[in-house]
Amino acid sequence: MKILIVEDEIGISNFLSQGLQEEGFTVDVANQGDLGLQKALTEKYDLILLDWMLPKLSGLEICLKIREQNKVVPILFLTAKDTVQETIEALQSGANDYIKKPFSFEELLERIKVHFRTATHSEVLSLGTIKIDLGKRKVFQNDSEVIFTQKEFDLLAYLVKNKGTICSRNKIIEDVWDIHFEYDSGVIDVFMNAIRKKLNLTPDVPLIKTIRGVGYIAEDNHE
Amino acid sequence: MKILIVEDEIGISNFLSQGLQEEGFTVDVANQGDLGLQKALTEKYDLILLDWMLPKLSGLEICLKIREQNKVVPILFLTAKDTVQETIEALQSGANDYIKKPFSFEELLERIKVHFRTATHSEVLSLGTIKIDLGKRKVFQNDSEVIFTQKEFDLLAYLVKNKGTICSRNKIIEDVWDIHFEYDSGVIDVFMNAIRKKLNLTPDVPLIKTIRGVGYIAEDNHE
DNA sequence: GTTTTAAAATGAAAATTCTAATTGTAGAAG
DNA sequence: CTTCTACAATTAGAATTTTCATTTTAAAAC
Repeated sequence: MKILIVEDEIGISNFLSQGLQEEGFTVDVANQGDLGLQKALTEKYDLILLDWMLPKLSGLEICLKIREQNKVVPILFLTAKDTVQETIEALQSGANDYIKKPFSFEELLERIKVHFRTATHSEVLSLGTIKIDLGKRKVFQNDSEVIFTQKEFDLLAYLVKNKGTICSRNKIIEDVWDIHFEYDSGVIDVFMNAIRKKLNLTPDVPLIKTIRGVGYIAEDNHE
Repeated sequence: MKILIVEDEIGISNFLSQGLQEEGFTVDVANQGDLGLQKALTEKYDLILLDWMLPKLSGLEICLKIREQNKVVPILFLTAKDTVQETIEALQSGANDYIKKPFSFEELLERIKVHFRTATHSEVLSLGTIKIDLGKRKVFQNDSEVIFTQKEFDLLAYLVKNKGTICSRNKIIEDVWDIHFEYDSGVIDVFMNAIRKKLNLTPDVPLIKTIRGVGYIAEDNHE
């Protein structure tokens, strides 16, 4: 993961650079706006941290120029506090996010990680002949797509991510529905029914088994 | 945060104990089942890690006895690999989760943290005269409740959590809707409309302002 | 100041998700 | 082996969420 920092205050850029490197990122620093723009356009980065106040070429201008070139790299602005108008301009110019100075390193790191969680989603899981594309959120059976709704997809993906381990109703409600208190309704059953129907899973094709009194489990081959 | 480990193998319990302490938890260890049960019933823990195979009193029996006493403390089982039947019994006996041996410490820690994220949710936010109870997921205005649906609540809570900072449409779609690709539809507008209606927010009561071309912002007093 | 344009607010219909009632089934108890 | 009981499957209907078309509003261009 490669990050570009465009920041003229050496103290700050050193601090950020060091901290991010310790977290395992590859870091590149530009202490001047024009230099930063050049790097942004020629090299490939996974994220750009852009200071708002830069001597030669302002962060806003850099951001606009990058977007003109149709670059989609995520840009995160570092802006001075209380400049509401500026942050508006920043976001309008195509920035993905902004963080107010002064910020803690922890805060920044959290924001950065969120942006990466996003990108890392493209994985394809499988269950028997079924393929589940987490990035595109699509399900395929024998290479033809089966249309799933949001929640149906979430539930199926969850079971297959935990292939081979039993998923209790409690865990499912917590992890898929994000409900963190005692809760009991037929939702899970209803969606399970829908999923099995769409995938033609009869008891003879037990890719998703019911564990009576507990929950469900997804398994490739019956044991 | 206080964790009880019930595990007869000293090597494992030491390893876990030390690791968890380094993570900032208070840890108590019982090397025998009966001792573990006694501690579980007399002391107050935030989580119990229970080994399945214990010499005197098995983990299953301990779990059942704890639940008999109506204790609701989360119980996480450590079970040997491939004992499907056992994990079923465990979950049926009232365990909240289980993890297969051998497991990495990271894995265990992740699971533990999930259980705690749950409990730490009870916070009350405010925006002007509006109160938002994150734990109960309820909204109050002048001490009388205003009924919100799931998504309405999520969106309002998100804006208020970020009170004072602009939330771009992109960020909202990512963080509230969990959609991590380019997406554009009127959903946000529709929900914003619903929220403002329910809270009688007219342009004269600008607790939630529209930032044209960018998104929205929640603010206590207009500046 | 008027016109033009683009974005936001609104309303209504379509789709999804959830609730709740009914039917079916596996395991326990007799 | 039969009956009973509790849980799961299924279904239909209600509520929520989303899409889409229309109206309104704000900012930009003239």
